[in-house]
Amino acid sequence: MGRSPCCEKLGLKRGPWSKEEDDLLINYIKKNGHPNWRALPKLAGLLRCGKSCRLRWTNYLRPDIKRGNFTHQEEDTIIKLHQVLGNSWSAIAAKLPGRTDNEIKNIWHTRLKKKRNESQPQETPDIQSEPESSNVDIHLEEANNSKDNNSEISSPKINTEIQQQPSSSSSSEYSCSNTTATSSESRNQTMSDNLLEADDDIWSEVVWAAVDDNYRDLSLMEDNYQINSSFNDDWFWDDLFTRSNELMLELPEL
DNA sequence: AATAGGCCCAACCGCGACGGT
DNA sequence: AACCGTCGCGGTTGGGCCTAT
Repeated sequence: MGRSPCCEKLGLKRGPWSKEEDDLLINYIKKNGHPNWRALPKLAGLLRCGKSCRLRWTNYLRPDIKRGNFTHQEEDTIIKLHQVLGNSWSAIAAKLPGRTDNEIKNIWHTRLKKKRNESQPQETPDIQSEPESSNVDIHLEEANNSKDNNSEISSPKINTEIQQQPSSSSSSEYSCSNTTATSSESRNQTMSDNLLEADDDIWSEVVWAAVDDNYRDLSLMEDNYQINSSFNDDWFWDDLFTRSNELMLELPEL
């Protein structure tokens, strides 16, 4: 038994917004901001739930939203970011000023997923699908999206499962692939196969550069240090993603 | 002209995270 | 520590529009 929908209360309106409702919401937020979405509709004179107001504002009414079709450049950027970040739409949106996560999610499901699959036939399975074999299993759990992290790509938390140890410090010497997470982990992202597929583009370079850096660091450790165990440690992957995200943030706007 | 099917996108749902008490 | 309220996120839905037949 799930919780009841937030708008189920009698008298609260649902569905498409009217021009009058939009105006009420815009005017109220312009004057007062939105310190409390829950209380906002009542104060603004709207017969909506706070959640509905927040969605309408963040996905449609916000003044910094860029309307109109996505450019080819934007589409390519989304595809590349998706290879790295998976379904973290908010993180992808953070790299595309003026675009909302909802918009990006929509365009991904309607156009880009198909486009991506057409350009990489059979070679790059859908991010949700199970690969054939793996040397390193990476489970990207819930991205660490935090409230104070609006403009940055968050660091996903990672669990790892090592099956083969790399034989040298070169990234080409070790391979990794992903496995599908369990059913309760529908939001998990996997990336390694896709990164390998995208080996020639800048995004994979960014991540593999971070892998190399981490691996170099590890190589300098004591002789008897077991590299395998460090791959199994969360800190290794956390640091890897911190580094890759930092590098991405340093790139010029695409 | 009618209609079936696909596409598109705004909006809703449910869950987890987080902060306050 | 436990509970509660709020927020933000990703997944999903529903209806309007477009296109092919």
